[in-house]
Amino acid sequence: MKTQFEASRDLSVQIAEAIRDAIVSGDLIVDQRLPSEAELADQFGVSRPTVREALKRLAAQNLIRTQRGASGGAFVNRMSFEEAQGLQITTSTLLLSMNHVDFETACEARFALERACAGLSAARRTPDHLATMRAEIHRQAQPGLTDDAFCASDVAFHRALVDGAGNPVISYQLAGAVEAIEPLMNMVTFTARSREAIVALHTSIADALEARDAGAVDDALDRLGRYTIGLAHAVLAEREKRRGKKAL
Amino acid sequence: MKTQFEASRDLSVQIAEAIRDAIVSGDLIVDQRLPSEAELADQFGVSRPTVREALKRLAAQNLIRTQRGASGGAFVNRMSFEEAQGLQITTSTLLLSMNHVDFETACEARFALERACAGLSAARRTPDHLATMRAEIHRQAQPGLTDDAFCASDVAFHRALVDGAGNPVISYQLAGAVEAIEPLMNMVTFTARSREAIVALHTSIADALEARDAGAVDDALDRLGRYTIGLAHAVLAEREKRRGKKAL
DNA sequence: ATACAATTAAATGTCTGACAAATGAAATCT
DNA sequence: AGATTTCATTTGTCAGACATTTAATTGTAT
Repeated sequence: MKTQFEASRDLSVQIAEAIRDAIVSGDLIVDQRLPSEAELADQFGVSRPTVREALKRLAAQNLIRTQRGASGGAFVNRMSFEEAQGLQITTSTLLLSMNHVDFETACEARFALERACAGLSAARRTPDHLATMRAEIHRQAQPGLTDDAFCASDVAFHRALVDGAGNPVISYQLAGAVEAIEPLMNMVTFTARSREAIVALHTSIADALEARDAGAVDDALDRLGRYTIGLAHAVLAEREKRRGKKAL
Repeated sequence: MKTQFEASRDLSVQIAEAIRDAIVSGDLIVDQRLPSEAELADQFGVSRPTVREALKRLAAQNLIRTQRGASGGAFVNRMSFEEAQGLQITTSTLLLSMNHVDFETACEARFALERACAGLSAARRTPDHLATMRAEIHRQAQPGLTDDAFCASDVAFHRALVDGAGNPVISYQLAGAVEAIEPLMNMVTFTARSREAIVALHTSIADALEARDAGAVDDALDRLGRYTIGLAHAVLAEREKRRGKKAL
């Protein structure tokens, strides 16, 4: 049966959507093999390049994977949490960088969401999570660290905190919020004193988590959030002042 | 200059990554036009179909848009919050459905994250947000509503709550958590009594939000979360019991 | 000179046909 | 029986062509 298409949109888009719908609706199940490109071209009444463009669209969303050779083809991909997180992080990063989201908004979002899992993380964190956090704190306290490395370690610390909630859905959802802020934070230079303050707050968080004291975790996160935003404000104000001087 | 490629991965993947990196790094800025497909094919030393497959991959991620005709071409897309939300929601929905994430985990994540913006929403919600929530509550109280429509209204209610926080990053991040759970909730049939309870809790939330009482919002959300999970448990247990009977 | 219509050029969208490369399975040889 | 070769299938890539869309250009009439 040849399906009737509207002429409005591109064929490859329509075909991609048709296949995507089949996957979402469960018509095509995980690991099931799609018809070969030639067969699909036949079924949809288009040429193979058009089918291929549709398949590439789906592959870009990790909906299918392809394999060459005999008994190869396109297979419905089980979307793993890792893959979904990867997609989410790149999307979030681009979204923030392209829309000039200010540091305060992103930071507020990040800490609000992280506080959401303070209680769960206090209840469920394993020694593993604690160890990761302590290790990152230790790294952050080292003097020779570049700002980039400091931010990366900060992200690792917060991811351990989030993962401590033991809920993969939360980890997945927050990965974007936690990671996407890193490029923004990289614009801030951390003085020795501000690093010290952050390390102290991180230690408070780890301590509270170790004691399974949800309230203390929440409190420390709140303080860290406000401190970070204040820090960014100060840095920006300083930069502004210098620019003013330079203009004179 | 012809770039040297590793032979390991597909050319279209490598080209897509090269262009994506150029966008992420700011080498290509928003609304900038990419070279034409023929030029790109020349630059990368591949054929036009290969370039096209690469571009389709980027288009699938909303990184570029294409326009036909003279002075057309591929343009770097400003990723809007709406588009990013759309991507996030489809990814989240698929992730949950493909990994058999149980209702309790998804529900826990949803309510934990929503409670994260209770305080902000109490402080910043506009009359508009309140009106939306009241309207949805009113709809939910109507007797003839299908379960699907009830769930959809539930989603709309919670999105208004989240949007009330007035932070686009939070709205974007939580869209996935709020929307992706709808298909899972659609598996639950809501009795008249459970609907009544949910409507009552929604009313509590709206009232607390109107009074700008963050604590009351948090409390009501907590109760709603626990009630919803309990409801799902009861429904599943009932279903299990019936299946046992049927087997006899 | 201006408003409107026809032409043109450039770009993406699509098709056809072909070959290359990978890969699993069957056939063949030792 | 085991190793090797051949083969068929499928995706990856290429080349060239035509169709379609769209903006700019040109031409024409008022």
